[in-house]
Amino acid sequence: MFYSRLLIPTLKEDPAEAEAVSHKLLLRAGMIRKLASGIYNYLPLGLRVLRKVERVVREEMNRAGAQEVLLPAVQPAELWQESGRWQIYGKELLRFQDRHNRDCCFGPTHEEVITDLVRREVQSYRQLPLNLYQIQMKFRDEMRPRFGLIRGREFLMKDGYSFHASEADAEACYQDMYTAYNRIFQRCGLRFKVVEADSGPIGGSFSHEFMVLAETGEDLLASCLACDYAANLEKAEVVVAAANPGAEPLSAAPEEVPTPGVRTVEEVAAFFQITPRELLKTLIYETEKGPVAVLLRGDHEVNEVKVKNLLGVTDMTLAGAGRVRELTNAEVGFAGPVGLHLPIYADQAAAALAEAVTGANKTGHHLVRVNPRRDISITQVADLRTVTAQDPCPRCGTALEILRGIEVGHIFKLGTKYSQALKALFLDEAGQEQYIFMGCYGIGVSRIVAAAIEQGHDAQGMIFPMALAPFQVGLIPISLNDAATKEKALELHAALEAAGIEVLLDDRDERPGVKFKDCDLLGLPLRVVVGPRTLEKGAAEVRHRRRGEIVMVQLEELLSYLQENICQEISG
RNA sequence: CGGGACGUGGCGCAGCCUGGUCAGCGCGCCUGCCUUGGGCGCAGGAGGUCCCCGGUUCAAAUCCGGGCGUCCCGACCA
Repeated sequence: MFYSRLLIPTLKEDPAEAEAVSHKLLLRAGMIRKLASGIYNYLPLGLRVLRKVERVVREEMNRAGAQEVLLPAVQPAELWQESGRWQIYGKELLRFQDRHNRDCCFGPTHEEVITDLVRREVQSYRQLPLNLYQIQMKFRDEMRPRFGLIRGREFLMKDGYSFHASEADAEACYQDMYTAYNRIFQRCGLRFKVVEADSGPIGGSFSHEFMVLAETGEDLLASCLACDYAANLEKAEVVVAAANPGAEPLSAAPEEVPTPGVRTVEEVAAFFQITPRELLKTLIYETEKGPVAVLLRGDHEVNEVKVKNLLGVTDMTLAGAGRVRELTNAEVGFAGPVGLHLPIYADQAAAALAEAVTGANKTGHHLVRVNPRRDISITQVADLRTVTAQDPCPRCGTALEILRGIEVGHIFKLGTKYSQALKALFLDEAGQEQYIFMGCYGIGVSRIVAAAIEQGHDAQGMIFPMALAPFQVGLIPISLNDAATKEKALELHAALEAAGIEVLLDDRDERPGVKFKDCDLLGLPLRVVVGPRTLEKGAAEVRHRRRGEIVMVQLEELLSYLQENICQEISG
């Protein structure tokens, strides 16, 4: 391909709107342009990278026995009403009406559509299992799109759904997808971690996320330094040494102390000259099942996902100041569990305190010497807090580290949630009607492009792995005014293309420096330079983008040298 | 959705506080010459409703009000 024929509008300076490295570089390399917040144009080079990712995904999905389909982007509201998600999905679901005023949405995901398709076409266990996937643009009206392709509103996703006659078969498929996903991300050259994920109200322990490790990652994960335990921070368990029912009181009954204006954990700790871990904080939540109180030690952070799962609720928000006043008779900052007429859920560490300071449910007052076991009517004690790097690994007891990751894949055992909602049934061998078991498997294709750049870049620009690079080789003639150089460059270009190598010949009338800079920026793995200096020796100069290593290669050997390097990198 | 910032030729920015002397700089772009191994050099040139609407004023990029857009932080820690 000739550089001059492609639209590659590279930028010398960082665009003001970009913060994340991948976002800056994608814009600078002329791979994407923003149309609106979270909505991007893919220019030729960006599209090439996207297609590379797609190719890897397709190959591995097909290898694993999945079949590709293409479902509609626009979906009728009826299906979503049938599954109940029309009500619960919220503002992320982009809704609109067609000319007949029928409610529609732009698909953020396709469980409804695929389940509808399968319920119409599958009647017998003989037609199962089925594993269908598509690669398609999704739209989620994110409350805050950010970091370019990392969290866009419109994005390319591979979503797959499997259908099974038995739970065991669904689990086997889950394992196959687990394996396929590992292959996909390895082939994309990513450093990633597979973590246990929260499976939400659907239940079951079968959910894993594939996280690309990067500072810009929006997700936090806990990873064991010794064993292979890793979990999303939302999911990561806190273990206590022994089941501790709560310490015996050390001293006399609670006592009320005036604490005017002392509200936050820090202020209370400072006021009483104690550490936050001797405090009990009381969080009041509104849920669809009514208000509840959550008790935590002052130095711990609540894990709302754990609370939601324990309560079996989907909606849960912190109560506002007015509501806190109604429920506790005190201003925010003075809520406490003693005598509080709400269901009280205590984190295990909070419940185990011997003596704590807590709000008195009276503005300007706190209680001291509160013993949870004695003084509080606790509804239930559970693991309700977020792990920290100070906690031990729940599997092996070694230390945990907290890492940041970009979620690029998520596999999920759905069970019969959607088959029940949409009545997707089949007849088993005994002629009995049964709900189809399902699994779903997602990959953020466009997000992988950004994630790969987050992991592969230097001060000069992107560094793509061979499998994702827009071109495998950048061919730079030092000067096109030199007849011999030009002739040799064209000849090499033709020879490489004929050999199936993806080569970008920089035929622009630019100074060499410009071409070098752009070639580095684009992250092409191999750069071949020809010029009077190299031709004198009957050679070309080859530079490896990642290693920075430069070698002179004789022209006769160039083709095989490149082929060897490309093959090695793609497979290795 | 809450908080903050920003909006000036294609891109990056200055000017705004202290209204007029203001539409400017760098990059990019066009023409010519020169140059050709890391974003050359010289000369000439094109290109802007200063986000939009309204107001104040003799006068608004600049002050005021409203809107729109974009980015950042947060959206649990009482």
